[in-house]
Amino acid sequence: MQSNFWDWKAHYDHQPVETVFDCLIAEFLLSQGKSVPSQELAQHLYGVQTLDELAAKQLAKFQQLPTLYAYFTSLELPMIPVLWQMEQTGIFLDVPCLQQVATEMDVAVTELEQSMKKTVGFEINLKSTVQIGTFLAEKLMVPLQKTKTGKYATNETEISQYAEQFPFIQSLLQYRELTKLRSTYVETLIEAVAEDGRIHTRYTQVAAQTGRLSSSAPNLQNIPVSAGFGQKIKSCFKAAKGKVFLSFDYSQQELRILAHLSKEAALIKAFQEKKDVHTATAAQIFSVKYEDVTKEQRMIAKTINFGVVYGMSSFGLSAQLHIPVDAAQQFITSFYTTYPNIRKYFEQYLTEGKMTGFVETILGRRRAVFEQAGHTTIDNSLRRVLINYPIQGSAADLMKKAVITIHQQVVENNPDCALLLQIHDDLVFEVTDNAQVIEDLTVKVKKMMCEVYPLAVPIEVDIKIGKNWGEMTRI
DNA sequence: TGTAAGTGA
DNA sequence: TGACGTCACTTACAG
Repeated sequence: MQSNFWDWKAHYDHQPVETVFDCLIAEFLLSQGKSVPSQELAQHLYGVQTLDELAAKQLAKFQQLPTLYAYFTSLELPMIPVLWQMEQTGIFLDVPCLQQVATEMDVAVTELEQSMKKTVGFEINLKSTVQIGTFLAEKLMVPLQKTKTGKYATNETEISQYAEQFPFIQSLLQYRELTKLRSTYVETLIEAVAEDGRIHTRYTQVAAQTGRLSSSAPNLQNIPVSAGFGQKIKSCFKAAKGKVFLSFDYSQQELRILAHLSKEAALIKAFQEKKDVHTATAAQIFSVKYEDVTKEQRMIAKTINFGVVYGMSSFGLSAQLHIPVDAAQQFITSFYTTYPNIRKYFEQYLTEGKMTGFVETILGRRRAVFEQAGHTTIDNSLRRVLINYPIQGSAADLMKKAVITIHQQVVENNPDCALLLQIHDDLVFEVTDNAQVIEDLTVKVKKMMCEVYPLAVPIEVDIKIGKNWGEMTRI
């Protein structure tokens, strides 16, 4: 485990100095009188001889971009000590508990393996997509689609439609789920446990183009949530003795941000009245009363709500809902009839982006519209990326702002409370298991998260508590 | 090293 | 026409 801030910070040494943020981090390090071994990279990429020179160049750029500079100094720089503290603290993993889970998984895997190999009748590697595809298509005569490289597609959505017909496919899906969980999470996590019994992930500020954090070695932002073995794995992350986990999760944050950005009155109203936003959307697009929305209608509305955030097309929606393309198109049309300002917002936003060459988040984080010089058109793929950016990116902005405040005002120098994880919209703390402490933190942290930035809609936070990460209950 | 697959938000 | 929902990370196979 790293013993101090600068040792920890040195992990940037292994990253290319590719972005303006990296460069300013380099400048920041220099200002502290610390050397940065990525000098060679700066030289290579920017043609400068020293990091002083590089820093001067970047600062000059920033002086012309006050909003971006304010974003950088008020969010990216103050995040550094927060991440340092999170990485240094780590999270406890109960290794014997996880090994027990692994044993249970092995039993299930062996059973599946034997029955599947019996069905196949010849030597086969069940993990090889090529071998499995050939077997399914040519022996069992399953009408599989081809991938772009001409091989049989054996992914879940492709083969699960034949699961009823072929028990072998059911076994295969189970086998894949188990072996995936086993190899990705069990061995890796056990190996990642440090001498202090805890896992110290690494957060990177400059990996995700939207400004989100990324986590690696191991990635603690994609620990399984599914019932069964997934949840059992997650349950092996436990609060230390005398401590308890508290998690704070922004509720529907991306849709709230969409409501704010688009100023769409109908959507804003739904949030203000504390309605279930998917039910509210369903009521509108199906022209039924809020109380009369069926489960089916809500499910469709939920898919559309999330799809819109990603710029989904009628084809994508039809695939997702297993309905004809024209039916999907009708849903999308009704959505935009219900929320006309969302469409207007996207159009205006894209027009402006094309004109200025960049788009930005609520707090002023930029993204270039055309990454390569000479490109001047927005194709569908670029359109989706751009549409998603202000929503995902602004959510990341607000989370950073909240986390910085929380760290400075609640966590720092507080032996009763440590921030362990940040999973995009979710914060996990380890706190002293004492009613007064919990009550106090719950109120303070929630308030800071909700009041981080005044949106056109109220911000809501779900709070959960538990002795392990897999079994958290709402409070 | 690239592709396919599958976890999470 | 062709492609067809964003952002990540990791594993495994196959070349």
